[in-house]
Amino acid sequence: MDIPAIPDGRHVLIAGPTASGKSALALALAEARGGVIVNADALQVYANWRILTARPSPEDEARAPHALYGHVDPFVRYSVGHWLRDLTPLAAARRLIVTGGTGLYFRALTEGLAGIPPIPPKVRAESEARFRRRGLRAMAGELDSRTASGIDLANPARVRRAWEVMTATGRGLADWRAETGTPLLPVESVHPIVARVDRSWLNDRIDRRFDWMMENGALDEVRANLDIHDPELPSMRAIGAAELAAHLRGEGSLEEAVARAKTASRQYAKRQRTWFRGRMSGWRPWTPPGCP
RNA sequence: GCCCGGGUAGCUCAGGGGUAGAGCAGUGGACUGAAAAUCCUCGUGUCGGUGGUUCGAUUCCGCCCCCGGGCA
Repeated sequence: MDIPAIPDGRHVLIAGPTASGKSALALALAEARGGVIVNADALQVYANWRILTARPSPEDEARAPHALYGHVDPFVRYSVGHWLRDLTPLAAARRLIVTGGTGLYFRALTEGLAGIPPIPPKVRAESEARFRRRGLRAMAGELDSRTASGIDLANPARVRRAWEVMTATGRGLADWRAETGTPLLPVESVHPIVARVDRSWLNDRIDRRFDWMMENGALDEVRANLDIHDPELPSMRAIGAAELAAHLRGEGSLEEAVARAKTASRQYAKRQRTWFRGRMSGWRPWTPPGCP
């Protein structure tokens, strides 16, 4: 593979949709130019998934230093904040090759994250109950106008988050965001790369990669996680987990489960493309080998 | 061969004399602590073919073709 020239000492950011081959680029860069490969994928952080999330193999990890892969217990409700805090000390020591597909993580890294304290579990539970009893509109109505005009009021995840911040801290989400500090790695200070891929080329790779996962123990991995009954846990959102678990519980054939997981992956890749197109247009485009 | 039931959007199907609509899939988009999440937008397709009835047929009638099931 052609290894892009990168300015000495600069951190490298590699964003790309799932299955685009960005990990191979990261590995090649790390071997040729040095640096730690740092995960920027929300699901690859969990210890219980390796095959299903296409985490780097032990062989890959032996070729170059890796960080923030599989370091989180599946019962932990990990989030961008945790990730940014985990990454921060690494940036001082050596060149980072931050690689992944979670747009939000890259945004927090390059644009900063508001310093909102963690929401107590009690408030989360309250928000859950209120959402069920009174509904979305009622909760949206309780937000301060500045916050309300800045978020998607049709989106329960957004409204509930804003409500939780308001309830837990007594301040509106918009206020907190207005005070967002300087980012750890502004885009201008790094070498940002974004994978640009042909849609059908990627869809085909997604299918083949899932088949590969099935041949390499994905089902066993899901079976080993069946006792984690909480589908609300972020770690349980790995694509394929719910689908394969349903089959293991006797709901539907394996074929159906695989087909649904592949579809979910394609939909995920589409969302990633939208994010990258819209917010990483200034990043250096990279076309994976073999991609038209 | 006969009898029933079907043939409508990529798929599953609803509808019905004034040229058609849902779910899924797909598209485009949003997204500062669930982000592999969450949410918003977008529906013309010889209504199997062909003749007929009618001002008008995808809708009714005849014939033909195809797919199920049943009887021979």
